[in-house]
Amino acid sequence: MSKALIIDDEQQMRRLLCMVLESRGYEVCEAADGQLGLQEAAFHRPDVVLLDLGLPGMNGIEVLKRLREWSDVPVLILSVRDQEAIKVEALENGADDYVTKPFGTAELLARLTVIQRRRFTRQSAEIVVGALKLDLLHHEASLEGDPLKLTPTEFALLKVLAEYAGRIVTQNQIIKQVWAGQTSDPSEGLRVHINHLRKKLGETGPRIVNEPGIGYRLEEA
Amino acid sequence: MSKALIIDDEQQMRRLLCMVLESRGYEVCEAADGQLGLQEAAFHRPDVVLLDLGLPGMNGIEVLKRLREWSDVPVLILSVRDQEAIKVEALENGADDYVTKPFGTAELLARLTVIQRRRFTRQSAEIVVGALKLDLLHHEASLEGDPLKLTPTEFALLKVLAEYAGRIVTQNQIIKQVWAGQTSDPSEGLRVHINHLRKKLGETGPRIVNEPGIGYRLEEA
DNA sequence: CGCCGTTTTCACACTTTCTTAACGCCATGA
DNA sequence: TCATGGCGTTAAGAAAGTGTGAAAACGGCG
Repeated sequence: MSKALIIDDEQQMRRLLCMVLESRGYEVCEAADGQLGLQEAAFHRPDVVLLDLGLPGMNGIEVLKRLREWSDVPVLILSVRDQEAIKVEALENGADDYVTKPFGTAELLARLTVIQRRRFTRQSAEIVVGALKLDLLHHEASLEGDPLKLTPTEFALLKVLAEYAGRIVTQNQIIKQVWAGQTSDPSEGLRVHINHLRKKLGETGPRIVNEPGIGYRLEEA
Repeated sequence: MSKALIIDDEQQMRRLLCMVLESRGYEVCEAADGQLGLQEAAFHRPDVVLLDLGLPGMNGIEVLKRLREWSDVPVLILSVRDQEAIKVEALENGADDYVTKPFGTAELLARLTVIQRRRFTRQSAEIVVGALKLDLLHHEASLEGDPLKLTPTEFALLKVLAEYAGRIVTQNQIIKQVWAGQTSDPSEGLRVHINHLRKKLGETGPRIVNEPGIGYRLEEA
């Protein structure tokens, strides 16, 4: 049985969600604001979090960031807002998916299932892209079976790219994930690390393709 | 069934609109001037408003502003030809679209449908217009599934147009959103980027239609 | 303290994108 | 008819972004 945590200030919404989730066999706990939500998350260790962006006090995005500092729990965003920019910001900061109120219960449950599964598979200790294999558990990389010596930063960078292999990852996303919680500005250094990675990947492995002004994409060779 | 509110001083026009709308299943209420219009809007809570700009007494723009202080209801402007400046002002003050008298009923109903389409029902950070799909999170665009290579500016521009697909967007609105926080005046360059986008969209995708003196509109192919 | 692997900074050539300007077209109105 | 204004189109210079090598800064460790 999965545990779900609902962070929403509207009691009515909490009750609705609670009913829906419990009828599907979830064990549910609730929080009325971000502060409480983080406490609940730390204490109950839920398997999935439903987070309302329109919270009083602490911003929903802020809650998400704080949560992501120590937890990889799947997060589904709930919001009434229409702003595409906010959706993007939430997703960039580690949210897994997004539903807009009002939503149908069928859709909500479907998305919950998807993000729980996806997070699970992503947690599987390996990422494989063509001849490249990343062992997240042991922080080891290999190319066609031969071990590949990567520095910690290079490994983190390649991990982000490999996780979204074939798709563009924006520079912001890269920096947020690789240099999380750093003060210095690594935007210059990113180019250097990309360069190093390209050399180590050589002709055999996947290529790191640049999308000018946007970011990078890892392409299977 | 949707409720529509007509604000127009000409009785003849009101009667015509009333007939057309009722034949399409709208529930219609009317107001002969701005003051009454605002009262009706507050009382009946219409799902869409048809507002004539050439009102006696309170200016149509003024009515629109007052309405927008407390309501997000879609507003369709009715105006006579050669009032480009006023149309622009209306659009920038929250009007959703306009039709020029005399207008065909087919066009009127089409525009009504478009502006009533609920934008907040869209899920995840994607915008879809016909064969065109924009993935805001990954900054990727595709046309009939084939990836579409866009520069950052082109992507931003197409995003604005797609966000308001079917509706007109004034040049000012475009510039504000695409060149936010820039000093230079890109009003000349806008035409160039529109040109590039049209070429990349080709025959397949949505068309970018110009409304002389006002702005642009993205029309599903 | 110096060594060494790592990360960051810097400089410069190179590529892509953006802006600017010029010209032609078309519709409108004097 | 000709001027006018807005738009589409094209080309070229300006600006921004990127690849690359090397050197400097950082931090752990003997």
